Amino acid sequence: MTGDRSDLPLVPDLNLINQSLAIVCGKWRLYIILLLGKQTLRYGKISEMLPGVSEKVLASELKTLVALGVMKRKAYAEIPPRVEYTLTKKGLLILPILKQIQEIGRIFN
Amino acid sequence: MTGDRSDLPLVPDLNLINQSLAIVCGKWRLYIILLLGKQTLRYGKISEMLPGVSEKVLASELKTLVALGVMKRKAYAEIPPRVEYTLTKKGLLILPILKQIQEIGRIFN
DNA sequence: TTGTTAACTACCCTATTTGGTACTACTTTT
DNA sequence: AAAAGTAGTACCAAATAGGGTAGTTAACAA
Repeated sequence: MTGDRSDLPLVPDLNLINQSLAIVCGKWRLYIILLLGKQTLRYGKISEMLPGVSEKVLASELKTLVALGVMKRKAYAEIPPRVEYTLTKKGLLILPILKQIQEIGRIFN
Repeated sequence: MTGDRSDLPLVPDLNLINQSLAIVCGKWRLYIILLLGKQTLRYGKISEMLPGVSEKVLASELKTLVALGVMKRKAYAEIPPRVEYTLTKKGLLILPILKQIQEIGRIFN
């Protein structure tokens, strides 16, 4: 869902909506965000809770979500490695909004 | 964003959220819905207002949105053809929810 | 007869997203 | 000396999304 569309007739606030969707759209985004909404989790645990994601995809999604500021990564200097992922304050604010997004689904049921 | 994930640990209401996103995610979906939110439009007019979409993609997006029940298609038996697209009642209900979705974008600004 | 017009479809191609899996690094355990 | 344990990365492949454009149709105008 990429590409430059900045020259389109301006529909007010379209950019904000697109930013929102850029955060939650993606096959696994929602799952990851919702899982972390309940607790801090280690990489391996997330992987376990989402049978079906490949390691490669999970790692890259986590990296993206951290870059977006949705979650933070805390690595402990241990062997074997231990890394914990937690929603940021901003990330936590997404949760109630997801409730609103549900409404669209409800309409079309 | 497809693929079977029905065997995942149940996060309540995940399915509804996914249904919602299935409606609004996509490079042009939002534009089309917002444009039709203001007025009924003919195919050619939508195409004109969205420089950048290919006919192929626009046609297929419209078809999908009609199938989803977001908008309806009215074809007149004329030559050359005339076809009008209008949001359904359900489709109209999406608009206020988009306002909520904006909030996520606002958080990450 | 030829050209126009509008809303597509058919066909093919590129780009982006997602998936699979072997490999790495470094300690502790066997 | 070999194996286990964790969080990845590298590299390649498959699937899905999106793009480009010629062709189709039927009536009417020139």
